[in-house]
Amino acid sequence: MKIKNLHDLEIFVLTADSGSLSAAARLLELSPAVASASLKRLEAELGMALLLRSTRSLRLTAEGERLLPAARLALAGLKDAVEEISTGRQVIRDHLQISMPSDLGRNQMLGWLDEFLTRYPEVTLRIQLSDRLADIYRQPVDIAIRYGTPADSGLVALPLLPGNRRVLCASPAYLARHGSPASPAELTQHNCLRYRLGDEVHERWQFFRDGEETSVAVSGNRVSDDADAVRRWAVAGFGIASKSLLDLVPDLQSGRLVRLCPDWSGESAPLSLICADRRQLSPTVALLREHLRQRCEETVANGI
Amino acid sequence: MKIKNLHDLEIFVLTADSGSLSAAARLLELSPAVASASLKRLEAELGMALLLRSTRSLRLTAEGERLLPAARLALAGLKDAVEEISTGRQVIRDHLQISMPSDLGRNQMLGWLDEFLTRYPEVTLRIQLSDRLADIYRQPVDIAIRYGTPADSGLVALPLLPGNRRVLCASPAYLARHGSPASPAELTQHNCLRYRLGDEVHERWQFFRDGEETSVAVSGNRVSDDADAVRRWAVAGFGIASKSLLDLVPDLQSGRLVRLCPDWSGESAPLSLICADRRQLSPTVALLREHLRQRCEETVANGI
DNA sequence: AATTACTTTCAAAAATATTTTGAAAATAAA
DNA sequence: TTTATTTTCAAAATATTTTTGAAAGTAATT
Repeated sequence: MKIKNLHDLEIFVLTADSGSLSAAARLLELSPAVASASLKRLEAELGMALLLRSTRSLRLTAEGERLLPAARLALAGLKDAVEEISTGRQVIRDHLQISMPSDLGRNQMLGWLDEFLTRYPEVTLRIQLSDRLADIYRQPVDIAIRYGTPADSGLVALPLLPGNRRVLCASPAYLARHGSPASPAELTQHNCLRYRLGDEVHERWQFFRDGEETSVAVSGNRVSDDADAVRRWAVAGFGIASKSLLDLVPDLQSGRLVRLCPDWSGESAPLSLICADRRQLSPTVALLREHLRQRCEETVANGI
Repeated sequence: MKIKNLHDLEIFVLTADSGSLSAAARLLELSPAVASASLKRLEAELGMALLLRSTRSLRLTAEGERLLPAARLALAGLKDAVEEISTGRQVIRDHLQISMPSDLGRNQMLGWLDEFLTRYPEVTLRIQLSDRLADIYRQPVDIAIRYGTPADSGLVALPLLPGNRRVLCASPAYLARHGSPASPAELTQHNCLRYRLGDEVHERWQFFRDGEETSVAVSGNRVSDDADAVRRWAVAGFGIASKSLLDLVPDLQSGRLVRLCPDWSGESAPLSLICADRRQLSPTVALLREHLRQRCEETVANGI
């Protein structure tokens, strides 16, 4: 191995990143002369120029350009390994593009993802909010979180909260004005806030109690294709919504919403983490899934 | 970064590999005292013991065990990068399990793979000879080279020699004894060496000339499921074979076999590189494919 | 056009680090 | 018990790196 000094390599990377030897020296709290000597040494060891420098500007040579990613990788790999060994915690360095449902994503999952990023600081995320499963193909995402089970057998669905169901809810203000329905059948007397997924409006609401099953065709003056908008309408007292229990837990706990007909439960709304391929089940995805699964279960357990 | 010296890291890896500081020192042509000091330094930098040493034996600590793979990776990565930059040649470090047809594999492709390994010395191969496509699932292979196009749409087939066809051939000795067929129809008068793939014996041989098409039901006293065996029978003068032109080039060039009815060509026998998944199309596979494709084309071009 | 504020680099001295050397202590094998 | 080999040590000899102060160059500003 021609390269002797990891420190020199680090200075090279930092110099390339910051665009100046002095800046790199400042970052490492070294004198500029040290940084200069270090780079000179590295170039001498390799027998090639890495950075073309004039007194006021720097440019990577073709060789430097090609060494840079390998240097980064080696430094990060060793740094992570030492970190893992001394702290006993695993370091993961990855990037994920995630698509999430609009309501759950905006209101709860963002916080859970923040926790994940705090625990694994070298992970970066790109988040998109969408309720449509089809978007998983159109958008460049690695994983999607969705309600319902995908019909497409080419997709892999990992359950996050398989037992989740829709439930009825409304704000105390609405109930004070219009009364509370004693059974699902009375929904026809109420303004029902409906949700549209693609072309289909969810306006025949099903309900289950023990073995019993019933369904009601509901109507009302508001339909939205954004699940978060429907929830906000309900909180604002515009009517009754049928929504995933998981989405509602914060509002139920705070009292902004009240659960109706609690002895009845609505349609099954299993939450899954979906990816296009079992091979994309990277360690990062597995860790994220476990984290989200725990949070989902805690949430419904606390918010019965 | 706590680790300063790449040389120390190299000594650590070599010591772990060779089981002794002195042995590592000998490999690097250093004095044992240097190796000892180097390891001591590395352990001091990390603040942890990596190797437990008594005067006559070594053992990795748990920490050393975990640092070792990262150290190897960093050293190899940097070494490869420097090598690539200074030679301008790409270094790939990979392992491939390959399944190949028995005849082509044994007689020509092994040589082509040797060339590939010489060019990319850090690649290792494991080779299996099989003519059956189904084996790609049973055997743990990364890629398979096969004649014919796979019916299974889950497989990805990359053409190596799409225009390849079967042709008729026999040894000069056989032809001296039994004469040469003037047209495919006369094959019924000859001992035809047949090939069996799975349950199916290839005994209806098709032929094409311009727009014209004919087929002949052949018979004979020998059938084998090994394509190489069929070729050997033909060389030994036991009859007429219908085989992939690519397989026959060396025998046709050397005169061990003679092509019959050269104005007719047999069934299409496209050669493809097959892998289970487009994601398995690693850079290594792409390079290998291009290498084999060139060799196949050269071979048939030289052996018309 | 001159000034300012910064850059990179240098050379010599000073400070650190590493290697050599020879010897000591330890241990597995002969 | 002897022998050969291991690891490690301490002191001296080398080698390397950093400090320091100065020089030379350049982009932006006055």
